[in-house]
Amino acid sequence: MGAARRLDQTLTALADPTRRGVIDLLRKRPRRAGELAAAFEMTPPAMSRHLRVLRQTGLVEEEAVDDDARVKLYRLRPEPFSELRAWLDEVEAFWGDQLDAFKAHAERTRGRKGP
Amino acid sequence: MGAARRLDQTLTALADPTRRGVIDLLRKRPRRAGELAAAFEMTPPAMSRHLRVLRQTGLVEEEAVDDDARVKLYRLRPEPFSELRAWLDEVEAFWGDQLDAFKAHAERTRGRKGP
DNA sequence: GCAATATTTAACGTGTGCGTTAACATTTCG
DNA sequence: CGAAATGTTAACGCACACGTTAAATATTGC
Repeated sequence: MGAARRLDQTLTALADPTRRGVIDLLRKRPRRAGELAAAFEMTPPAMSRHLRVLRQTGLVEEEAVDDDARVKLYRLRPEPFSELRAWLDEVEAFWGDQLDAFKAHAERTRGRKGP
Repeated sequence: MGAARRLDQTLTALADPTRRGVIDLLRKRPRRAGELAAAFEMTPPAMSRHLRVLRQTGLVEEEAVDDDARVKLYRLRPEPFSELRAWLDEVEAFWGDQLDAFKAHAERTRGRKGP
């Protein structure tokens, strides 16, 4: 049950295009909050809330920078992606389990829906 | 560009717990709309809208039943899941690209992703 | 033809998510 | 010290997603 809750948070976080864009950016290298706000032409508060969502879901974490305590670098964390992949594996196991039924369906619909 | 839009639709669809529950049910076998509505203690119109979302995203498809034209069976479609997996692969490639930085970081946080 | 069944569409209320501006820490450095 | 810089909360507005009830559309069967 707790796992489902986390998966829910993860998918809700990933459903937003901005947050997914942030993840695609962080894929290359860690970034600062202001950097990300500018990248999406968004005010700092708006990006701050997105980062909070991503942080609470565990999709990103913040790292302090030693030479300036005002700045935090955000980077990706692997765990939520692994959990999502695990669920995806379960779902896709469907096409292994029900391969027969699938074939049977293909046979029933052969030539009926074609041109 | 179209691919990103589809991924957006897919993740938005999967973010809803009811729709994800529907998918988990359809994983076992195809179901009728009313069957699904009852399974989630929900009125038929509510489930009908969920099914429309899933249909538009291509996550499910409907099949007619030959002995009763009022009934439609819903079943899973693989394509959107494959696209989601593809994106997940891209993101997770991050931990391949930046393995050095990740190892250094994993040492601090005791990361648990096997080789 | 007509009542019953299965599902979808229409209209509506309500909550919530996302963006903005304003105000609040905290840190840097002239 | 005090002004600028970086980032986060607080308060507000708005659009949209999700559920309900009521009405509409097919289709079955007596």
